Amino acid sequence: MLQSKLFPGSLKENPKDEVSVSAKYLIRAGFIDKLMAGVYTILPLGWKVLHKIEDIIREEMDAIDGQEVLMPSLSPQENWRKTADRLNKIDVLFEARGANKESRRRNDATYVLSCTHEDIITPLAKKMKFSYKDFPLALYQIQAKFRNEARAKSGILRGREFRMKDLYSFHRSPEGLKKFYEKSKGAYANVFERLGIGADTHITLASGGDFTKDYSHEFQTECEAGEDLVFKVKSSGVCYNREITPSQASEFKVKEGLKEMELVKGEGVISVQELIKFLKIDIERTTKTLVYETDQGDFLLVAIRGDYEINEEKLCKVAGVERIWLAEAKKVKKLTGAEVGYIGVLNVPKKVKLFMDDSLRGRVNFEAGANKTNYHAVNVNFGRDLEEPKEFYDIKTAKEGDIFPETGEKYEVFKGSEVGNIFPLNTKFSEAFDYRYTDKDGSKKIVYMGSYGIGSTRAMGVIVEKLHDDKGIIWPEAVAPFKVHLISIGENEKAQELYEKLQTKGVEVLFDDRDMSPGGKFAEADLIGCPYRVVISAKTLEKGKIEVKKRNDDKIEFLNEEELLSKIK
RNA sequence: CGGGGCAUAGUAUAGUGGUAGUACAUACGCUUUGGGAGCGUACAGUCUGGGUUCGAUUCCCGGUGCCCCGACCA
Repeated sequence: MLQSKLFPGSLKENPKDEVSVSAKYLIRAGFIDKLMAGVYTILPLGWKVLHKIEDIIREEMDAIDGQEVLMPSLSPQENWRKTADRLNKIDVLFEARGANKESRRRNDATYVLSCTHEDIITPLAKKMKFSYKDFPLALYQIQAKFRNEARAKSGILRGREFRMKDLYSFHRSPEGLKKFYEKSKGAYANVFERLGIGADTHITLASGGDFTKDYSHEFQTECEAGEDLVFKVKSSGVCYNREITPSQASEFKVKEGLKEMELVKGEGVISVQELIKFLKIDIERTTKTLVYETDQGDFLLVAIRGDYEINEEKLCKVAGVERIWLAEAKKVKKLTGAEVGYIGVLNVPKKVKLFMDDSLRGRVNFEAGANKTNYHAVNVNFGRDLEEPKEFYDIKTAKEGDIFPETGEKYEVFKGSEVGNIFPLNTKFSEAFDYRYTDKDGSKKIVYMGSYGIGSTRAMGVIVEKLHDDKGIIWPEAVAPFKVHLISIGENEKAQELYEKLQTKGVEVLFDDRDMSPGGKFAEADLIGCPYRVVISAKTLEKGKIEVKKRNDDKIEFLNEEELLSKIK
């Protein structure tokens, strides 16, 4: 490729609105262009890289017997109603319909812009594969996905439209699913290894979300621009996504005798932050108490140390319910006799179920709401002022400094960007679409499914986040837009000749044939980040050699043409 | 969803109730060629709807969009 012909060709100003390194470099170097928040055009350089990333993904999916298909982005609402009304439950779902009167006059249907394809592929498979001989079956596609993210940010790390590989597997039994699921982990590890981010990508246990009660597995690449917090158990290497990290609170121990409990009037003092200023105590002494209502019609009184937040998903599990929500102020008052803000673990009404987080364990002289409006109790102690519960629960959102309960070691915490995610769907979607196969003995049996995603555009961003220096991107060879960036300084035929020779050999070359100062060419080559920089100038011609430098190495070599051609294949 | 900021040329920005300036980019010419070259010439701009006003890019109100922080995020 002649750089003089490359679109867009010249550099953009540094986009100062962008915060993430990947967005800055990719935009400035002309790999992507922003249309609007979370929506990007992939330009020729970027498309070359994305192709390579996706081809690597294809090879690895093919290796586990995936067959590539391409499903539509537009889909009928009907499919999304069948699966437990995902049409109304998925809060990032987009719809598409005629944009104007005339268009709607012709066809007034409303479609879904797919954010994932379980709801499309399950009926597709059901239509065609229903004998036990047909399984296992794995289908995948690489395609644009649409998600109405509350906040798109960090360039292509989190977009509203993005490309993703999604594979769906179908099995006769849980064992079959399990076997394939484990195989997919290996395929994913290969993908990230080949993309050059393998060492920093950790398989991480995460919530199955709506999909499944089991854990799902995320592939989290350690990276500052990442949006997830990952907790790693050092001794075993096991990683947890923050949302499900089992956590034991960091200890808060003070050596002091039990003090007299007293009620302190603090009108309008409600939040923990106000409370610690008002009472002049450590935040760890405070107690946050909330009342939840459950789908079973129960009320839960939930207490946690002031420096923690409640994790509602954990709470659901502990309480054995599907759904909870904060009870309305009116109901709270009726139940506890106190306004929201003054409820607490003292004088708990009989009707509520009490759940105390383990962060409350072992504290002395702590603060707690008194279930009396405008009053807070201080120097509260278990055993004297209230009964110590038989059991403390883990219902908090983990935070830095927390301890892995099983071994007592402190977690290593890092930010991660989720480049892949795999889900054991089990029978969620096959039940919804009544997808059964006929077994050997003629009986009908339910199909087991898994789904497996890799965000290819996000992966491209993450590669840049990991592999760059202050001058620009350092692409791994496997995904670099070109292997060689050939630069001619001054006009010379030799460069043109070498360009043609390399091309004939099948080496991908970006040839900077522009009339520009050497400094400018070098700076741009560093920014674009091809693995090899080859320079031909009056200086090298004099020596009868060709200058070669690797992007990730400061060493400059002078080779003759033969040496060069055998070095770069 | 809450809080904050912004919208002027292709890009980045300055400024003004009456005539909008600079840099980069682009085009042309001359010079220049090992770490973002120089000189000259040319081209090119006030997000949108309404209001106030003789007159609005500027002031006021709405809309749209963008950025940041937080919440959320299968």
